[in-house]
Amino acid sequence: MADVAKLAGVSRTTVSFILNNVPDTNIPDATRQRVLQIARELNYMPNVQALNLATGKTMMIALVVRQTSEQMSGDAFAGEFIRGVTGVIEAENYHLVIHAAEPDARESTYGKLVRTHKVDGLLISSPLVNDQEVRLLYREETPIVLHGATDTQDIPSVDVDNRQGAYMAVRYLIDLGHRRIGHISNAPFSYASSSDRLDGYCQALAEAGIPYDESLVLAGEFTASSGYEPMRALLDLPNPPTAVFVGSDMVALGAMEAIRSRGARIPEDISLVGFDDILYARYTMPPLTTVRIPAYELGRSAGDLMLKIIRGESLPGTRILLPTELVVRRSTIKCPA
Amino acid sequence: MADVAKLAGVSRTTVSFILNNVPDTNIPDATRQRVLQIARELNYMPNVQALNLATGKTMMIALVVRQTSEQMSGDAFAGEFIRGVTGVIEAENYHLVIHAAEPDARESTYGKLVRTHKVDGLLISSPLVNDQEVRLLYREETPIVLHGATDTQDIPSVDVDNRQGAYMAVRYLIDLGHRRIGHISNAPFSYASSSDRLDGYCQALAEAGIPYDESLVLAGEFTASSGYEPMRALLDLPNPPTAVFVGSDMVALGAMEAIRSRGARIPEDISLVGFDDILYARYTMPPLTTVRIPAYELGRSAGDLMLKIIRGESLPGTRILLPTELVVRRSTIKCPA
DNA sequence: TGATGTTAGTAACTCGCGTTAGTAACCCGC
DNA sequence: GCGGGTTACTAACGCGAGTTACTAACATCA
Repeated sequence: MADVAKLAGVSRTTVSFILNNVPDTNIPDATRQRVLQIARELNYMPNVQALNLATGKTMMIALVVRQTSEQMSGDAFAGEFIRGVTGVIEAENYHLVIHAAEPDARESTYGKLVRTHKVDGLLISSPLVNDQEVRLLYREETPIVLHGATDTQDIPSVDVDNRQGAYMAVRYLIDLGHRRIGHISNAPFSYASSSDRLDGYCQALAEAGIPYDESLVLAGEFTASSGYEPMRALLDLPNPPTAVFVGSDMVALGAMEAIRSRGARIPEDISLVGFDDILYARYTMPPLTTVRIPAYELGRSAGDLMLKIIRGESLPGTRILLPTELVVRRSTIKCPA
Repeated sequence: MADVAKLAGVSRTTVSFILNNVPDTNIPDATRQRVLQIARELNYMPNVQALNLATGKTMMIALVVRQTSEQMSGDAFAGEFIRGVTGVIEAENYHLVIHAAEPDARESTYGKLVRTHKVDGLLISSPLVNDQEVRLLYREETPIVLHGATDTQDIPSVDVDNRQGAYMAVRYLIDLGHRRIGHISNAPFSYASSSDRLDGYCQALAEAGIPYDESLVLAGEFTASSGYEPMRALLDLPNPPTAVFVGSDMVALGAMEAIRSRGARIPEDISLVGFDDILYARYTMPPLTTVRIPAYELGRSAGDLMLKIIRGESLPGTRILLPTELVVRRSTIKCPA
């Protein structure tokens, strides 16, 4: 910048004014053009570090993700979510920093990110239900957006409407005539996503006047293999279900294997609905009916909310719930009379 | 830092010396302990922006990825790769910035990242084969690591050994007695990964004295659906292959559907080998024999190489080729006599 | 006693920018 | 020809660190 100033025969201040389009500085057009021209010739690019130091902003937002890949991988969710976030924030010149939080670390590593002024805001994916650090940072007025939920209601968050998704899935099975409907969750019920989906399941049953049978409800744990045993248990029941709503496509993969291992057919003997609509769902045998999560849109919403918070436009307590979509394929069929 | 200095009754310089463990500064232990104690009490954390400005380093590395998700999604590759990179660089206090490059943009957006001192180095995933910007940045001594290859040999890069992987897969089919082996590529042959895999295919055939038959070689294009038509074309041949090596598991998914649509059986009528070992490969029917890509290790290697370059330890022209592994499942069988 | 170290620091500069307060030169009207 | 307003700038400070060059006070030795 000093170079530009020298060549243009003006002070650095003037150059700064011109390049930043500062209003109320009466600079004649001739000078302005000359400075801009020289800046272009020198291919001047501001040093963002100095800029950050002067303005106090970093133009960086961190995405804090869990180290364990089990929740992440298995589908393209993370990738799509990230694309959604970057799509929104890069348009406003922000950048995304990926930070792998170690789940077992005693002290949070991400608080440091904002306290050392490395990033302006924190996007936290699936925080622990009562993360003290998150609450503390929020009270310190750190811009935070959660993907998922905590027990502190007023922290802004973004999530998919798990209850509605599950409700739709089970409601669909009921409409097909099924009355005995099992459920294998995506994760232990201590996870919010898991218990919300269970709520949706219960709500659909209740509306149809079907009593809740706890022997039909079992927990999966993220992976395909975790769906195998629960499904076999359901099949071994004296009065097995004619349909099962599985809270995750990955878990459903294991469930399908269990059904096959018993020599039962999908959907003739048992209808199956998954959740997530992973890429592979359309290639299972038969293709899996499932609930689609809008990962890309979720990322966009999260990024958008973050920008609003940083600009001070957002109200506390904002929670954005994105609707899911039922994707009917061939793993579901009318309940045989 | 000034606060710490004031409370300790010393100058800011002294505090800086102590906190940074600067050698050859004879500071008595009493003073040292007092300053450290006060810093701890005040929970002092350095402002990294100021630090960056002073040192000229940003401690940030950008991962430049393509906007199109076709190459990324479909498997957990991106996620695993990112985990590998962050695992290595965060240990040295570096952070990862994700930058979505727009493939159609005329001028590169990532050159700016380093020219404005936003990041210290560039990790570029699957660059275009003759990206001028990359070459220019490299000549400007920007630390760059490529994932994939370009035509400029001396830019450090990391990749999986595509040729060796393909060779192993085809060699395995030959060892099973197959002589008529088809190939459907993962992508158009203008992609380096694709032509390298074709090379491996050819090499295995040549070694076994099997003549190359170009009617057996067709191109896929990333997606599952792109594998459907080529496979049908192979099946429709007057003398169809007894085995097919597909350069991508996703593409193989479409191929499997094509085989089923013709009423043929896998592996009895046709053996199939994929590439990538995506998560679903073990859940196809039958489970797919494939070539595993070590995505996490690839990320670690890339991060490691980047750190070495930044430290000035790396030699130009470094290219790290990671070996693949053949994962035998049930989609391959001995060639029926 | 005076020269020479050594100890324990500190003042002041730098990094590259934003920003505030101020000024010199010119113009206008009376 | 003098006060007041406008035009076209600039000097200087601050952001929060790292870093260099210097000093004042004391100790040691010939």
